[in-house]
Amino acid sequence: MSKKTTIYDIAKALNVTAATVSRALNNNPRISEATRQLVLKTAKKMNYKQNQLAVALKSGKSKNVGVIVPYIDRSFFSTIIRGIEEELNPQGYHVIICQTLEDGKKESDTVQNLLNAQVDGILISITRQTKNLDHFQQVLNKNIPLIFFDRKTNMKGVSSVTVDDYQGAYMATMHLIDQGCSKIAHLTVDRNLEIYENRFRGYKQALIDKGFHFEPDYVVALKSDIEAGKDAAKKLLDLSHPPDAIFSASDFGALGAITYLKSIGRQIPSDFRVVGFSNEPFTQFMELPISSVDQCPILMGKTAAQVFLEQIDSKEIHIEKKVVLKPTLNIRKSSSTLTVEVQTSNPQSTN
Amino acid sequence: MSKKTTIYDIAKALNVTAATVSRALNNNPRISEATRQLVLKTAKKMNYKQNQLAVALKSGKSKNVGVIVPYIDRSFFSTIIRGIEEELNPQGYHVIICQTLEDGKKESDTVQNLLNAQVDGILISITRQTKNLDHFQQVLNKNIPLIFFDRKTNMKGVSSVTVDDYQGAYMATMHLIDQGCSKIAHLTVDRNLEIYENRFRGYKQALIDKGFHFEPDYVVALKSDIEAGKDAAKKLLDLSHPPDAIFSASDFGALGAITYLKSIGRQIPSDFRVVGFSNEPFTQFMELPISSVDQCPILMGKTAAQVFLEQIDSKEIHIEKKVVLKPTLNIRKSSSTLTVEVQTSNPQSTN
DNA sequence: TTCATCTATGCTATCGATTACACAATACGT
DNA sequence: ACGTATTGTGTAATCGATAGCATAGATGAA
Repeated sequence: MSKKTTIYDIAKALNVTAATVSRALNNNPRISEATRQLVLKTAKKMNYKQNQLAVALKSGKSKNVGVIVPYIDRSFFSTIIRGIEEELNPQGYHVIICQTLEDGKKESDTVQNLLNAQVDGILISITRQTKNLDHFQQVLNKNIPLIFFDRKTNMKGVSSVTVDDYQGAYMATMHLIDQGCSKIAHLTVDRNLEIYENRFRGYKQALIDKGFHFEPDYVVALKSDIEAGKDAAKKLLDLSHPPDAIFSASDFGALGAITYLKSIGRQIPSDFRVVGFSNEPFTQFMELPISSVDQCPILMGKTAAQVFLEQIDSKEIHIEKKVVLKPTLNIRKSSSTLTVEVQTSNPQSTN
Repeated sequence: MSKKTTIYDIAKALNVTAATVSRALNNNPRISEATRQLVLKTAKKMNYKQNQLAVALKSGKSKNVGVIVPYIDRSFFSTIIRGIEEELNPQGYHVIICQTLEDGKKESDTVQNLLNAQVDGILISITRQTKNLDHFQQVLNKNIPLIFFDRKTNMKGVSSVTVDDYQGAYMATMHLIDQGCSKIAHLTVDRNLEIYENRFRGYKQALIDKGFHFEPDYVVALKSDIEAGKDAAKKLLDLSHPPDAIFSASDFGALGAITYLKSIGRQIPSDFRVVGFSNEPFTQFMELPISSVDQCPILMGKTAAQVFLEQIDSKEIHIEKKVVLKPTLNIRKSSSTLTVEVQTSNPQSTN
């Protein structure tokens, strides 16, 4: 249909050069007010729209950032992405999303792709199997901001935004203790991953700080899903000294455990208490709403975006900023006889 | 750090011209095998990466598509996006996501932005308030594929991918009738919206087809949330001829209704049956899992992407393809005494 | 009046890759 | 051996916008 109007079309129509048009549109002071107005009016009349590709090529800035997550449709990640989008869009950036499906090779390929697409920055939550860091090094070599969120790896020159898993677990465990529980078990997933190790440490430290004995038998590793949660709960309840509470590093594990406990007639929370982690949407919809540690994904996304913007603005190379957000504990029925949902509020902290 | 290598750098290194390098890299047949190999080897050695911005400007194809949804972090939409991404990524496209937050003005602005960014296509689920269609017309004028998914509006020359809401509702209602229910109520949301009107029609037609009386009192409009669902259920149960089942056009409404019914001691499903719509993740996690109509979001995303790819490939202007997907009914405990659940889902950990 | 100084605009190269066209060098047919 | 095909590369324009340098004309100071 109608070819797109360019500054040359406007120039021709006004019998000036493209340079003049460009300057007028960019409010360059070295242009007469009369010409500027004329150009603006004509541009509008001709329905001119700046071709951002051309600007991008010329300036070397695409105004695109790549966001890489394992799965887009996980509540946690999609919410982070929402935060990122809301923060970057007003600054004129577009957000390109990619998913790795937990595949390290795909992660590496995706990073390459984004670099070829000339993104101005990459925000990523790495896969579980990420070992080789060459692709990240390439990003740094090109002097493009790289920011890890939630799942990170230690790398010099890379900023990260995470939630304080240790503290979240600590709070959750303390809460169970405050509720009168003394034999608290812990469902973990894969302690080779920083986040789960930190949750484990927070759990353990809370026990120690309160003078409780740390019981290795009470720590069960499982795949983060409902069936595994049931199995783990069964295993724990079959111990000679069964626990009276569970702090699960995953909401799915908590749900599975609760399902099993109910099936054998245990009363929650009067008889047994459970706290999960992640504050998945379903935790609050249950007939027995599940207490859970919230990781403030929107804030995490916004913060990661802000860190990116700071780095883009500054000329410094390889800034290394580590932001650790404070989680909040959402206390619900699964752990508290008080029906009211309480949220221990905690603003963000930066270091 | 190290400036990016361009074909000129390679050309200089080999004492040929950039044209030769370009041809060699693109497997142009008019280049000698020896030169081609040499160029490829040198390109690799110099760590050459094609600048897609340059290609995009030259070719007029950015290999980016814009995807616009009301909210990125709604399970339904994020899953559609996943489908889109998985279909387009292998074809070399990047997916730019934007959200409107149900704001018509923002929708219009976003479309403009994407056009300026020279996207090759736009896939969108419109806002509830979208009335003015000028921004869509602009997309068509530029001859860029525009595809509606789920929430659409009737526009000449625009393709769409939706789920058959009418049939989904029809199936759900039939199912309730098959379960022995004879007084089936319906919770709707806003019948000004096509999707809810269609669900209503499917519900009504099923009743008529089975020879049941359609009772206007049994249709309650509500905001799609849990509290409203409770209120609506109360209102229905307080009727002189209360219903024995509810087909809700939203899962949240269904959840609210179930919560209320349980609170007044009704037994589900023996005493009362409920079916929802959307197959929200939480429906399957409940202690009493909720039957729900699945809108196959992944397939919807993939299909929308395929329609886009078809249009890009074909030279035809303004193809108008309307795809209507068949929904599936996931029967769970809230509506069936048979415990067997037929569904496809694999909940996993959050992060 | 005359030279210096602005002002407003034009000219042109540039970002990186692609491609139509041109042409030299070789190959081939009769 | 001579004209024609074929092969492999170079030249230069192009995509759209920007910006450094150049310059015509206006303004101003002495």
